[in-house]
Amino acid sequence: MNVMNDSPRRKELTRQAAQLFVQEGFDRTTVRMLAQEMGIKSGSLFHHFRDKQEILAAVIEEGTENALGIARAALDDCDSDPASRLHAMARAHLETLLTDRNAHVVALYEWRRLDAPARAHLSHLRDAYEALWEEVIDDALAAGLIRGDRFLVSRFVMGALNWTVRWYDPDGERTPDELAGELVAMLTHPAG
Amino acid sequence: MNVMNDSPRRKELTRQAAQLFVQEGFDRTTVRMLAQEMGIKSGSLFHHFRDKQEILAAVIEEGTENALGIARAALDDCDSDPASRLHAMARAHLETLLTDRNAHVVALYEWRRLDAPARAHLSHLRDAYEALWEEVIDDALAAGLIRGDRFLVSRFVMGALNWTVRWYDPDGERTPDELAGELVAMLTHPAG
DNA sequence: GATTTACACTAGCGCTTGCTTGGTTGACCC
DNA sequence: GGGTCAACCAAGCAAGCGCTAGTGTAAATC
Repeated sequence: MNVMNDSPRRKELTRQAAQLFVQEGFDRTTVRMLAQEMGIKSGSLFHHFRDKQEILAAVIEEGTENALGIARAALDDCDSDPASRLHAMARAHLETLLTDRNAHVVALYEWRRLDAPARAHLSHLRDAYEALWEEVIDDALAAGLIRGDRFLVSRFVMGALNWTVRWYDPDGERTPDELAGELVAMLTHPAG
Repeated sequence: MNVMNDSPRRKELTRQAAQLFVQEGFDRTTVRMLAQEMGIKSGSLFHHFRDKQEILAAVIEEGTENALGIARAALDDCDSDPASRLHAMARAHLETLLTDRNAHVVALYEWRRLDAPARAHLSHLRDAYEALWEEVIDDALAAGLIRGDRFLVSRFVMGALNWTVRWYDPDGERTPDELAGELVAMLTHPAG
């Protein structure tokens, strides 16, 4: 029972678990389904993870870390004006759906299935991601690029973006960059 | 086995089921939990519903019908200019969280758990609700009140609003009317 | 007064669930 | 060449699952 290692094998199993969690939902995914997807027997699964909950925690941890990493890189790479930063964050969010869709979707929609200890541990990661957003939105508000209440605007924007997992097809015609542009255009006002 | 009646008793049971589905999720809610919440034994439950699936369908049907009714009434009661209609729709959406939160939340987040026949039957209701939104957004676009792609704007707005179930407290300080105002202010542009 | 209906009960069947146990395999190591 | 170790397997346990069968009963209907 390798409780808390991050062997490459475990990473790969986590990736496959994410896929099933998205397809079926966490509760409907049985350990036997997971094992079959991984090409092992159900008992062997518990050599890598303490229990089913820990698999979910591993998936969500990876999804959130990935999103955080992409967002930070995007902010580092873009111009420092509020409009560019807003665009960069939106694009980064959509790009996570491209590079690691499954884990990100699980992080969004199966959060409630985490038990209390796992939730406590992972909420720091999540807070860090949301903090990035609030900072960018604060700057945009201060620059008069968008208008409204700080709290509400960030909630509305996060909602619009998180909802994209229900309809956005990353292999479709619109690139994350284009889509981010549309969102920013909708939000911002021409005469700052 | 009253397969398709809508007795007051069944209505009340449906309401209680919605509460549990929100708290625990559909898959984690057992028929025994449902029965206990309803004050009966688990076997008696199947006098009112054919199976567990039918309980979910009943909850979602009621939630969507409620949202549709409130939205239609709001459109009938408001001024006919695009801004008023947009505001009315947003307010109506938030008011459903006030009058029938549980059923509405279940309709949003447990849709995938419906089996194929139930989904086919209920998707008409859902389409009717979304059609109202698209009509209102079309008018707002035509009037130059908001800008952007028709498809994308409606998805973004629906996302922002549907996300409210995760943070909005209808008993809190902000009324649905105020919140709808903030959303419209964020979206619309002063000089049409 | 007899029959039907609506609603509830008890008891449990057949199956699946997450997880455990005890043991095997093959690669690597001093 | 004995020891270690991660990785896996076969078998199955205890609990819980959705659901059914058969029965009781009070009120409504004939």
